Amino acid sequence: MLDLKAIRERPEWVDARLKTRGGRHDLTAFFALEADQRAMRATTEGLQARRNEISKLIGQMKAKGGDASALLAEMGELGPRLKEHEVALRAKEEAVQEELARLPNLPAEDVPVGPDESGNVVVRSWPEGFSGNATELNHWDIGERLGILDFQVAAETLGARFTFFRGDGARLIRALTSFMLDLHTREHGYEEILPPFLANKESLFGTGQLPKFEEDLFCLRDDPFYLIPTAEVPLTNMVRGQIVDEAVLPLKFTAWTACFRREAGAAGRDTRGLIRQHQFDKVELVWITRPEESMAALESLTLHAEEVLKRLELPYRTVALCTGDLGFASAKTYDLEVWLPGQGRYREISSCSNTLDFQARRMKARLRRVESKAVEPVHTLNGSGIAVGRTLVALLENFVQPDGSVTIPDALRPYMGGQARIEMRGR
RNA sequence: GGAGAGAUGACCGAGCGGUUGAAGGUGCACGCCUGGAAAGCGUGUGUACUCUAACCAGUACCGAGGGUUCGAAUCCCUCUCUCUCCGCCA
Repeated sequence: MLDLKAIRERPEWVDARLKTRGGRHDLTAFFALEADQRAMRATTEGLQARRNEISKLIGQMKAKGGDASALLAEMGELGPRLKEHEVALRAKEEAVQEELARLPNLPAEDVPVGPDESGNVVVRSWPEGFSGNATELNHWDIGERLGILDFQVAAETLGARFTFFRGDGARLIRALTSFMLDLHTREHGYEEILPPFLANKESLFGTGQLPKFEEDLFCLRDDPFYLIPTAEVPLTNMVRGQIVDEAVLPLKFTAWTACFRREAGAAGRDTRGLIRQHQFDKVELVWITRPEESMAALESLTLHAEEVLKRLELPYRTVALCTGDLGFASAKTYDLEVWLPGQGRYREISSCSNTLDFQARRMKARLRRVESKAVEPVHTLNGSGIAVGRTLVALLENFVQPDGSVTIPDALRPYMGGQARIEMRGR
């Protein structure tokens, strides 16, 4: 949520920043609505002040046994009028909040301006000088042939966009997860969290999935919960409604969770394979920081995610998203894209964002300064560290051997009981 | 699922329906005192919003939402959560 006071101070600038995202936002109408609301507030509060004053006088009058009938008469007239004003004001306030909650975050100053993903900028790639090779072998072919991915069973039992991992496939997912969590907890200083996979409306509003993107979420029928689309939701909401001491920041959380997405708007895209599933595993990274350190934190967080790919020897590049490609809550985002030989191109495997105080305002997450005791919103960041299913895709396509087996990178072998390759198993 | 108890400020904890944003304590900040510290004494110490250049002033908030009343932290209703006991259960 944008800071109402701040955007009121320079509406033209805000309007211009929002326009770089490409969406349409009628700020003129919004500001008119908001000014209207403030006028209503002024008159309502005036009436409330009068009511309080009269009530006080009546109390004093009665205490001395005086005659309060004139005051009671005024109240009889003022009461209903005040009620009307209060009801109208509340409706107006809700309208303002509704509109405000639908405005996306403002892109940071150093975000490249562009209309869509074509405007994104590659900031670095690894290994240096790498030029991708393309192969005929898709991960789904490799995986099915090895017997570690079963799309057939998934399709028959559930339908599209689900997978049964079998044998070494299931074990690889588990190994990758452990490897990533160990890296982040032991070397990058994160606290490991195992959060609930369900979240309520308040949490989803806090991180920005609601109210705008409800159609992307799985919702329970009989209880007021949604399946989480990312661990960003529970992890960031750990500070919802809190005033944390400045001294405890930054908080750094990492978690493995399954993630659930309806992919409502993605019909027909990536229908084969693991790339776009209704359920997938992801290790997430979340920081809660002081405002002045959040941009540096984004660089650190991104490097932590990159380290996963380096250790797994997977070629990737880091891309700065342009204004038109930024997510709703994000002010600045780096995507990590891993090279997939089977597709002959880079695909997103991590997205690291600084939302500044945008989510913090929505969830009322604040810090108290040690020196001044002042209270202000924290900054929140999140990034995949990294998407486990897509990592498996990258392993299969990058490390497949001519005989159809797949070698396991050194860093992962301890997590596979020393196993060096995935081979055909008779079933 | 059944029965009971509770939800007040950073924390503990009072609060006959009226001048309570909320006693008292703890903590914290500043000052006095001291060679320095402790103790002691004094002062201050919620969040959000409106108005203002600023000061001042005003409004809302005592789990959430309704209601009664001239007036509700205090009375009534609903819900949520926490705790205890019983049942069930991984």
